[in-house]
Amino acid sequence: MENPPEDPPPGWQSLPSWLLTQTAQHAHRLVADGFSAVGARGYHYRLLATLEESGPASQATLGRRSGIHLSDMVATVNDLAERGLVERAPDPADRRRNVISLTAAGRRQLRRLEKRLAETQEELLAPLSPRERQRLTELLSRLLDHHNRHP
Amino acid sequence: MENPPEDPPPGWQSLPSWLLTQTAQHAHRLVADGFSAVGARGYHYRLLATLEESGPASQATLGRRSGIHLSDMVATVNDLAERGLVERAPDPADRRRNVISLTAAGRRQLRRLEKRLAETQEELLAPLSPRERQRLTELLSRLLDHHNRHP
DNA sequence: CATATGTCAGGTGGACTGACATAA
DNA sequence: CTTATGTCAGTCTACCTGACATAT
Repeated sequence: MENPPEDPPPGWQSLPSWLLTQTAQHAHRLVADGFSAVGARGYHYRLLATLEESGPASQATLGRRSGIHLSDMVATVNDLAERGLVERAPDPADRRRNVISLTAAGRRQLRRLEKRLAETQEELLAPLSPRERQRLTELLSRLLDHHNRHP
Repeated sequence: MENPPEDPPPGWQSLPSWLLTQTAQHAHRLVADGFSAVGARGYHYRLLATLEESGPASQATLGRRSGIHLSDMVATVNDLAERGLVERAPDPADRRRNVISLTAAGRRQLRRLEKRLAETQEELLAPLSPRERQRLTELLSRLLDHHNRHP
């Protein structure tokens, strides 16, 4: 009984990598829709949140903290600065650097984005019970942790 | 005791939507690396697999079955046809249609891609036990199902 | 007429690469 | 001389929009 009925090949639709990327695509769409309703994109939120979380810093430092590439940081800071959500000031101690800081308007926008984001989590996880949500979160955290550690 | 110590906001790094999209990004990178080692991309695999699974069909039908957009189907079929992995023949019964079918070389390429893909699943799920992998798969399936049904 | 099919041009968001000037 | 920073231009995959000619 070691070769039972013959395991049929899984079919790409049920592979974990497929389930993961497809579900993530739904998640991404939901998040992006929520953000765009307030005129923002993912990078905008990540930068604002990073700024509030760990304070003003140079673009390079913020890039490291938020996981946004240096080259994309430029455009992101431009976007937010144009709308007065963030301030770009030269660093007197190091003339290469810009010190980016959050404005009051930026903080207000961040509150709006957080609200949207919270609603999105609900929508995303709707079919799961609290217990299941917690299990999913735990499993994903373990996976993410592993792959961030082993590059 | 209704407002206990004050739940601090979760922090974007631990939101399910973040965990999901980030993990999916790792998965996507692993899959893409595996495919590109054989000179293919995601669309190539999906089209080849769909063709084997449900036989020759028009581009529109294949697009519906594989989830590849009509506009992207054109380029995908071009790519695969140039390398002789797929054949494009006019449909005598409906002169608008091309009937796409898998060649022997295409089937061989599909076998290679499936092999890569299987290795990738292992790499992706490395830190999880068989039991945990099954639970993750089940939770993701439920989520995907729900969001595919409620568009 | 309306619909279905294939094609092409283009845009998006997010991640990334390479080059470069400037400053430390 | 080497490194760090900011900027700019451009690539890539997957997804999507719109236009259009042709055929049903």
